[in-house]
Amino acid sequence: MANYPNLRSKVKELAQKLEKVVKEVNSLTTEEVDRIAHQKYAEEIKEEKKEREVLPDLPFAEEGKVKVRYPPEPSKHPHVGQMLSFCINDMLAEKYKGKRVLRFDDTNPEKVRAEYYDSFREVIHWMNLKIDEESLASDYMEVYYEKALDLIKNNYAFVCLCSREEVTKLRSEKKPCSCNLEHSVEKNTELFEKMNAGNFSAGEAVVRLKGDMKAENAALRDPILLRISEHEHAIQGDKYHIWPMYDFESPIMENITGVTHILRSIEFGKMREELQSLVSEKLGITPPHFLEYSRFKVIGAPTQGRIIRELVEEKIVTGWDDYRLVTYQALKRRGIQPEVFPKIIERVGVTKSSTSIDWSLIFSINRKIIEPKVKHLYFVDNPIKIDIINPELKKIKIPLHPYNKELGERTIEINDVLYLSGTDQDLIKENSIIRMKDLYNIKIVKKQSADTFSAEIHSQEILTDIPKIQWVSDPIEVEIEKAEMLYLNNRINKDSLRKVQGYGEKKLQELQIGEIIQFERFGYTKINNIAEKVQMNYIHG
RNA sequence: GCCUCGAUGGUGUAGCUCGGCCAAUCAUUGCGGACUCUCACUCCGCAGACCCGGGUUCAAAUCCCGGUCGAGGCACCA
Repeated sequence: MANYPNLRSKVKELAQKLEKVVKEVNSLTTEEVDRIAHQKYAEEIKEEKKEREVLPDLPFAEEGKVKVRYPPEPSKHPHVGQMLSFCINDMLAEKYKGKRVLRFDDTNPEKVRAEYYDSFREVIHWMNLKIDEESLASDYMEVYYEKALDLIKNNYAFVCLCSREEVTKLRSEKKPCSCNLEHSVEKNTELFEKMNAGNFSAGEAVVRLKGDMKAENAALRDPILLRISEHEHAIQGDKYHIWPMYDFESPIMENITGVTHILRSIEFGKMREELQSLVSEKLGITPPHFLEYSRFKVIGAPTQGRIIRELVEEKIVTGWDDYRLVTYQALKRRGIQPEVFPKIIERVGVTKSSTSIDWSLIFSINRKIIEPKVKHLYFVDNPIKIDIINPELKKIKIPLHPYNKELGERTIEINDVLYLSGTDQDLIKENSIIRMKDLYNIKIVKKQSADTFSAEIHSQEILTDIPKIQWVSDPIEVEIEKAEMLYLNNRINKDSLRKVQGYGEKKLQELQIGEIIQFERFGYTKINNIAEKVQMNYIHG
């Protein structure tokens, strides 16, 4: 109807005709309909099957000419929000066959720390994202000074000597300060040189843009461009006193590196975008195109760097790599695969409405990635001891994966004691017959104590109607650290990190540290240490 | 408080630009079934949603008005 607007006036007539046709079609069988549809409309059906586009179209984007950026501030370890953000940028660059620049926004010497630079380089490498070039914003200090001086000389900027309180007050009153009104270009130039020479201390002088004190957008009311910081910088040392603000540094860096599109989450806001565009304008450079999307949250986990840092400092979590966190270190250590992240983006999309990612989505994607390639072994927690009264001492071989034969098999020594899982205790009752998976059937004879039973080998063949459970013979001790959601109902879940003790197969000792395996009917786990005891962590079910 | 965005099943999304193809997509979750000597993987099926109130229209998830709720911003942080 939308395609044929001239028919709109004849709706009623059409409705009658349509009804007739519908009756005819309904009288056909499904097979007939399918057949006819495929004959007549093969083209259309094909078209409809096209994939939905998860990535937005970039404004003014030309294939091969797009350049995006990963702009971390090296003041903390990367977390899932930044990882997904890097991913979006990488995917969009891929879509337009463009380039990516890694740019460290390290212009706040108070926050920047050397160790975090490598942390970001590492995460990008780990995620297999491409980088065409790398730059440090703090390497361009002379450029900011030069540009600031240009602005001052063009009377677009001034040096302000007001106190922080005064600045705030006049901003809210929408009134310019006397520094703006009274300082001549010469005076501003002189003051700037003094700032540069170290004649002012922090808080005494700032460079401000002559914006618009009456602007609705408060960010435009004579914004501060540069300020003094006496902190030593992690990379640049104590060479500089004046440091640019983000809104000044960013447009300049984007211009220098030739970034065409900025994709970032909404916390930067429209106000910033307007301000940065204004700064660009005064500088005589063209601003890039902006596109924003919502922040990503993970249900039950803190996603703000600041909060994570607090939790680490207050020792509520064990560190940045605590399994309950969604930092790079934690996700990697837990066993989440790098391929998961683009798939998350494909699933949740790039939208402006607030996006909460459920752990179950992460687990589901991860499980599908690891399942075909990880070994399957048996593990029993809270073991129950079974004494076999008519033992068959032998060695048996069991495949390490139900369908991936390349993983080979393991050999298990069977003797007169088996261990079963405490979670299966309901099945272990006198006279019940249970299948030991891949081994034989046992019949429980007698309960000796709470966790010890005697049993006899009942038969060898697979019986259909009895439970089939995992077991361990010739055991090795295993300890598994298991993380649950750190936040439950907005409260810290104190019991969210537990240890599970049990027995595993000797085969574990031959495996690699870091290897992921599936303990059947228990979950996926990762090996962290092998000694007398095997230490592992639970990834997900 | 001010400003900007947003609101579709338990969760996340598609559809909204240009009203009819939407008794609403896909995924996750839950339940059932097939396969399997696992509660994994794979496959099949079922369950479950258009924030509220008005208006425009033959027809509203879609357009208009008014609410409500949520997110983000309002630094000499990025």
